[in-house]
Amino acid sequence: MAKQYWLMKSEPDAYAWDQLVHDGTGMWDGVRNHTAKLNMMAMKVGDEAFFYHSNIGKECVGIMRVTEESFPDPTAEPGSPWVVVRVAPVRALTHPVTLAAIKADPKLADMDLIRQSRLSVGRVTPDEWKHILKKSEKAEG
DNA sequence: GCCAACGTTGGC
DNA sequence: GCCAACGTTGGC
Repeated sequence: MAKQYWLMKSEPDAYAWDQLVHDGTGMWDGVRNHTAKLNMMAMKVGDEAFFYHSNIGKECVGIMRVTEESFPDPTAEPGSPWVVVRVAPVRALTHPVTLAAIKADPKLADMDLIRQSRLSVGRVTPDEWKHILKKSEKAEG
């Protein structure tokens, strides 16, 4: 299957990009939403995801790679349906791409991030992925 | 099975 | 701090 792309949100207060870079790898735990869970279950090793800082920053700050496919969330009650994936940082974006910049771009208006603002793990199409990468190379969104 | 109440998330 | 979106819960 072709590589898939994702966007994963975290409040930097709780878990920030710098922390993931520092750790070298991270378990994406604590997801308690079924749509997000299904997305995580669809992830394959090698898929890439934007790390998005919600609430504080409200911007995509880096790229990470899925290194281990979904398995039961050890922070959840035994028998509950929640899962985690393991991720590793690939690189920081040259410039963060803000939510405002994404909203302002008609090409990105249909993203999960926009249409379902509360979804913490969303799909990104290859076109959207490329487009956001291109934006991240420019100084302003 | 419907729906109102309530809690949480996240942008503004 | 407010509010919209949306998920969950509980009464009926």
